[in-house]
Amino acid sequence: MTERISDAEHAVMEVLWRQAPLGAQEVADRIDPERGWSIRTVKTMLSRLLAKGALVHEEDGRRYLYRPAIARDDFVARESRRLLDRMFGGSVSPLVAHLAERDSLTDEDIAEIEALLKELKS
Amino acid sequence: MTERISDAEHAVMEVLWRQAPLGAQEVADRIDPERGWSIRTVKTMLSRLLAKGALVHEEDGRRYLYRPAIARDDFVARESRRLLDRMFGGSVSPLVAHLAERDSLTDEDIAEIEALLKELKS
DNA sequence: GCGTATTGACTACGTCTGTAATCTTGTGAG
DNA sequence: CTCACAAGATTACAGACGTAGTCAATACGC
Repeated sequence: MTERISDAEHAVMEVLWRQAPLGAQEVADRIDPERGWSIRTVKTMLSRLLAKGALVHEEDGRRYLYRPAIARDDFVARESRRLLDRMFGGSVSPLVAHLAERDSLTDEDIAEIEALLKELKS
Repeated sequence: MTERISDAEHAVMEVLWRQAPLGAQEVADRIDPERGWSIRTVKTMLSRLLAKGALVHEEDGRRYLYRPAIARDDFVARESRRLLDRMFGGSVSPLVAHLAERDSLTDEDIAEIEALLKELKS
């Protein structure tokens, strides 16, 4: 659970966060074809994620069905915090300031964030 | 320049973004002691960063002085975008929404972000 | 002048990652 | 009953990463 999930592993997690449980072949079918992974690669990822405790599996006849053992939200929270700590001294507003400066904030973003903040204060 | 900068390498970059140019020993002296790095380790990082084009060096007698070849802002922008793309479909407001939900937003953050947004709209 | 400490260059080595290939065993088609 | 195929288990292997150690040259203290 505390182990880091690598980039390639993350791709597998995303599939299972969208739909679970799934068998290995089904996961492979749902991986972005742009990655060009063989089923072997997907199986390796599944084993490693099992070993890391990020997945659990149940038997289903001669195969396994896999499902996430950690919530996507927790994963996202950990990764976000990591970035904040490493780049912005841990607080959020410098991140927003940075994005604003770099024109990464669309008008839509701005409107949505304002709405969010208003919500928060009420 | 397009090469990824690893965690350990990043620690060296931060030192040089704060002050440059510096010799290897000076960099080592400024690395957070909590890392417990030997001067050898720092030198390895400097070589790798040179090879990656993230640093340049100039001769200074029998040693080198190192300085960043990439701007911290560009690095931060790349890493931020990476997170946004991987976790939030590339747009900013879901990130802020997520942080808000997870209580990662302090009152101070909220105030600062509001000020930023006001600035942006004017 | 001579030994010592320092510098950069090169080498090392275990772990993690990405990307599979091979082995073993069970099962379903005929 | 037999045999090829599919599932999981095990093994492979190169490159990146973290963390140094060793080597050759050289400048400085004495």
